[in-house]
Amino acid sequence: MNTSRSSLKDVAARAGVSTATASKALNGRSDVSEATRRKVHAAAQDLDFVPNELARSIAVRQTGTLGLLTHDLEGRFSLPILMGAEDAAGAGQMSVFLCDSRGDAIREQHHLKALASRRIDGLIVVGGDTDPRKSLGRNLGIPIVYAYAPSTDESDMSVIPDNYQGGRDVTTHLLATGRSKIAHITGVDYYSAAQDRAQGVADVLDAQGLSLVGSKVFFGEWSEQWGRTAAHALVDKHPEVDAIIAGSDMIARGVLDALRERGVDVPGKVAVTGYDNWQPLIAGARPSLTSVDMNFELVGRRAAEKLMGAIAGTVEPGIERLRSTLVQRGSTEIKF
Amino acid sequence: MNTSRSSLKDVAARAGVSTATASKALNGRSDVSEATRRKVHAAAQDLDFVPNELARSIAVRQTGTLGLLTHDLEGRFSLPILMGAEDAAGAGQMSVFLCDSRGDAIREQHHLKALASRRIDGLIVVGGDTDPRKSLGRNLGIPIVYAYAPSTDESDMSVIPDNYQGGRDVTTHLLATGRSKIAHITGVDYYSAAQDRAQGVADVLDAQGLSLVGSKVFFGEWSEQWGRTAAHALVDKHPEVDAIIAGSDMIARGVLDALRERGVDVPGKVAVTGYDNWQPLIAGARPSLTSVDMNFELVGRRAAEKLMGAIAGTVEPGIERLRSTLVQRGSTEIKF
DNA sequence: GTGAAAGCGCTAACAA
DNA sequence: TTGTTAGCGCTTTCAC
Repeated sequence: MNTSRSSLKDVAARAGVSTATASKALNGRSDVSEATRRKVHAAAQDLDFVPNELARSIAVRQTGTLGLLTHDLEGRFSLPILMGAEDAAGAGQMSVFLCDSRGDAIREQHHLKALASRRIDGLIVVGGDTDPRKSLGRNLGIPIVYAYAPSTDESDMSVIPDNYQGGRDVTTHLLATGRSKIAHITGVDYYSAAQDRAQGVADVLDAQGLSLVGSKVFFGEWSEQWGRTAAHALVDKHPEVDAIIAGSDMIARGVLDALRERGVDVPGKVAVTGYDNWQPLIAGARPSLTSVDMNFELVGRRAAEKLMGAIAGTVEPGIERLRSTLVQRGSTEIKF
Repeated sequence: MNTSRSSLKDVAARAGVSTATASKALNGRSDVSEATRRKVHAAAQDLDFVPNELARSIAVRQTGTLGLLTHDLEGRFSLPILMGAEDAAGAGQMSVFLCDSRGDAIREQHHLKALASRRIDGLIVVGGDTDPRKSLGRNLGIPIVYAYAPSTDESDMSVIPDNYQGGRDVTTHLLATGRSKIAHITGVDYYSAAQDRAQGVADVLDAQGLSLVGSKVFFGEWSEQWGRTAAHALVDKHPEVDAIIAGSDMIARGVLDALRERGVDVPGKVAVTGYDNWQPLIAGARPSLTSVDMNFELVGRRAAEKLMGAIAGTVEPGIERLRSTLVQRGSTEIKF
């Protein structure tokens, strides 16, 4: 029935000490006798004392709060990134609060103002897509780390998944399973994520003296429909294909669909890989889909770590690319 | 280059007035001359003054901040709910911050403590699934609204989608398109969402003197795989079926898959409906999928409204069920 | 080891 | 209309 509105003064009074002593006792300072400490803690307990962080923040000029401003409409990456950030921050006793700009500049300004006036200690900005985004500059007066989408300003701190490496890994894996006639169906060509992954694929093939089936990357859109369309066209013109690297799980689902309709065995005749390792899509795939996990939690964790480092004074500018992980499943198994 | 660390005192000094007057001017109080107001605003502008909300909060004993504690792992409902809440709150100049407990009791406690010590004015609790959840009680000392999943305590305030009505609407729609041999394939039987939707379906059929094909609801799990399995079994045993109501879009996708494999025309022979209206799944469905949208943004908006009402003193206890919307697409079209 | 006093940035009476 | 004075709840010197 307590409304947790008791203050340090109340605690001090109940413990029969001054507020100064109570404060020290509660904060675990050394210069307090064991007896006093116990009395104060008991009093705090009795009164259901919840320290007022606002008052503390204003006194020490730090809030112990990180902001996470996201532009992600679906929460597909921002939630995992938030979790990772919370993990890293939780260890340092900080809290992370998320707000969503919906990719809208007005809302972004609104939230920045709200966060600034609440004196957060640092900010993580999560992009709506993988493309570099305009820097927020330094006017906020607090350190900023860009996650998922890097800042265009190289002197800012950015943490993003390594799409190039992801493209490489998936290709290397396919070669290792004995495939060599590999095609690449992916999303919109002006997305840097699509470009980077494609580059990774190309470089690995090049190194083996191989080239893509169809001699080019099939750019299109990030949809199942495109995956189906492209896959149909592909098997028509290049029946020799023995592996298809899809630029996303969504596209991969379309590819799988098309191949099943054509009676093409996966992975017997053709191996298929996705990208995102997104459970809702992965779970229902037939066969289960090999995919690349961008480790968003790790991205969030590193972003928070860098941010806390910067708050403590150590700025590490530039883009940090985090390793993605290939998750191997049925769609790329070797058949005997 | 400003670090936005100027205070009201600085502004007042620069404008040549007292802090009290500066405060009044900035807050648009009436008892300030137009000239003074302008001077103060100019000074604030010059200094890039960002008011310290912490100080304000501590003085007025209100933070203008709402917490949104979610248990949703994927962000599928919590993000839309957050957006709705932000819309409602934004109108009232409040901010909403989200934190994620990942369905973990320890984290929940941790966040509750963090939010309480930051003295948020109210809290929205978003459940991880639709089942009623244990009340947090009244010990937090601030009003709480439960969203998506209601509280078990009827004296708490809850805002949830009306699953029963959704089930009714979808059934009514199918009857209107001339279907009468309707089957229902849904998820886990102990989920109240599954139960409520099924009840809605049953009641509408009853009223028409009809009953479900197979004479029962096919409960299973929330997966594409289950949708496929169940649909296969269904057309085997009950080839007369002319409509399948799926309990989720995921299940619906499985159903569509199975029907296509069987060469059953959708919607020509059988109509299919989903539930969730979840874009990632809806977008790739063939044919496009009729589904029920639970209007999460609206849920968030109402939750925030109720919360703000409660903060202002008007508590409306009980469960408020918000209307869901049927979104009609190709999978239920009438064929001639 | 403890407490009085000042101060963090702001608002709110109440005078002037 | 404006300024003075007290706080809000906490931390932090610095004497005691």
